[in-house]
Amino acid sequence: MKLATFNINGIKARIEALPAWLSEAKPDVVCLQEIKSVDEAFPREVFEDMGYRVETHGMKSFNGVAILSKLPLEDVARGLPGDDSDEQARWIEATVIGTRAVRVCGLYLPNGNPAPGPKYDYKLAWMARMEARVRALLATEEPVVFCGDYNVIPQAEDAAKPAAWAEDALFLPETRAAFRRIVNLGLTDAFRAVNQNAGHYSFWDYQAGAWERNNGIRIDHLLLSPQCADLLSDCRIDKAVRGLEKPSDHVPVWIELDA
DNA sequence: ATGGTCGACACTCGA
Repeated sequence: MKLATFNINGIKARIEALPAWLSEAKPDVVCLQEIKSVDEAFPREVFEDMGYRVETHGMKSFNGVAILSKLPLEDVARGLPGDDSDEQARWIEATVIGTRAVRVCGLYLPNGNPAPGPKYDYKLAWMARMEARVRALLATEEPVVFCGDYNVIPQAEDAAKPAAWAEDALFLPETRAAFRRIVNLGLTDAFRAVNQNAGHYSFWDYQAGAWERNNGIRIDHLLLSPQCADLLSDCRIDKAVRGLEKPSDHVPVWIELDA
């Protein structure tokens, strides 16, 4: 099973680039972030015609997540538990039925800037809710993937210029500590399990020639439960996608599972 | 040090 995460920064803007990447990379499952679309406006037929089931959890203008899958999906759930007043569309779950059943959680973690402030408070509260959801799913002792745009730079080696991010919500010590609390529940960072080298990024800002200077950060992650990590055979970042026509500011990251 | 780019939408906000 090839499973990818991809922050597309708007489905309408990526209506050519996303199908092109799907045709080339042929993932079985893709978690999308920042679809920036309500469910009714998502162009599901484009992907259904390519053999994908389509499950969306969108909202007007901002955020929004989705799962595309060539494999059957069961028990689709929308929204991160823990705050009924939270109306932001940032979490979707489904069980993918391959040779093994894998619970897949697609997430778009809040950016949190400017920090400090209410947006940063929301980020930290959201991460606490995610920690609770991870605990609950780990208790099932089934293969689970938590993938998406975490808006977290885990370590200095995950940024070309870490000093530039010192005051940023993506790299503040409190952000990284909250991320570690989640990982330390027993999750495996799939990319780091396969590649321990610095200098691998998943996001390059549109501004200031960040791509041309390779001024990137690694913020798109696939975290695996122990039972899922046992199935991991590969993890790669499709860096070249950033250099194609009309790219997102993020690139796809994918894993191969024996499932 | 500063300003720089996109996407969605309707003018400015979010990233």
